[in-house]
Amino acid sequence: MVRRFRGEGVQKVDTKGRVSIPASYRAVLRDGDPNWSEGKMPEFVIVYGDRRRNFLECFTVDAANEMDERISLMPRGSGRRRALERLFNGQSLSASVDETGRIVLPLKQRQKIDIEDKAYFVAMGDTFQIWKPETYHATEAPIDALLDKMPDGADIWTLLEDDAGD
Amino acid sequence: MVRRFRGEGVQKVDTKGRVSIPASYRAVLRDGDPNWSEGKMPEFVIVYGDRRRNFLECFTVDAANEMDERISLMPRGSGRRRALERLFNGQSLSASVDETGRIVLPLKQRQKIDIEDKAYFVAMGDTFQIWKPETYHATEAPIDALLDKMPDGADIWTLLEDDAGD
DNA sequence: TTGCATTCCATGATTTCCCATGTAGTGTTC
DNA sequence: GAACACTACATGGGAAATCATGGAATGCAA
Repeated sequence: MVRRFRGEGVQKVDTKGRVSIPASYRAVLRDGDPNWSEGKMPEFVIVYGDRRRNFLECFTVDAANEMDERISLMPRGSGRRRALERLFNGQSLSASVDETGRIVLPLKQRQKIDIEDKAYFVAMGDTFQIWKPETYHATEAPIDALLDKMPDGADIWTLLEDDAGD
Repeated sequence: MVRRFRGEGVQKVDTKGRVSIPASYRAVLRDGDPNWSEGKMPEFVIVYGDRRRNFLECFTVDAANEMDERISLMPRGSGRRRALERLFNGQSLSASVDETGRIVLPLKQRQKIDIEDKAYFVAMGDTFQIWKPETYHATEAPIDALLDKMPDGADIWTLLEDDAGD
């Protein structure tokens, strides 16, 4: 079992686009990088995806390879495959963590998700996402609504049940 | 059958956020950590959840993996799944017990449940919870009320019966 | 040489690690 | 069964390492 990303929080982005990767993520990135070796710093893949997406999705090298694998199993030349190739291979870039634990987020990607000087990191299991803090918090509303709909005192894990409704 | 947590009690929290994990829980954590090996100390997952939760829920690694599994079986992109992913992956952190049997509760989590210098541990079967002692005791009132309602001398396990009311 | 990106130091704040101590128990010995 | 040695726990304190972040210096390209 591969280690999973956990936790969320803000990190500063300086004028050069440098951002610290949360320390706890770094260990996972290391484990998920087959090319990593003692003393080196891990790499990973940032997918910025289509224009509708307002966050960046980050994959460990292993997870990215797995995605490539799955895409390569799709019917060659199919529309879906082409779209995925374009999104996953084209609209992505690989990043490497430096000795101080930071990466540089190129201007283009920062503009895409409208980041100025702060980035919100959210773990999503085998990937993590980078958001503009405000954008992220806006997406919390539907979730809050869902939780508010729950009977008072109900355990949040009842959401796992099939009959819990959407 | 996996070993279960049992017992409850207070532990001190020092200024650095260090708390002793009740010794009886440690064996369960060890058994529930597939990565554990002789000489190492067990890890586990602390879920702090959304804003309305006022306690921390702790899962063994096995239990956490099982949760991840269940979440991953839910329809991708559904509201419920998104909510659970955020709660379980985002609002959580992994902790590892040190040689003296303690973990560090980061300031953020301590503040969340309003802990100062004491933490109340309560076993809940395959998970355990950490509360601010006062908060926990406040939740006991409804239980006391229920017991008070019972006929004098009635065995508490009659609560197991379906027709016991409430 | 002006602008941009990549490296290389600098520093305050945390967090981790290592060692120390007090106190229950447990069991042992005489 | 009273005094003693041992061990497991809970807890504290300080040193050392790590983290997040800023700024200067260096290299490169147009």
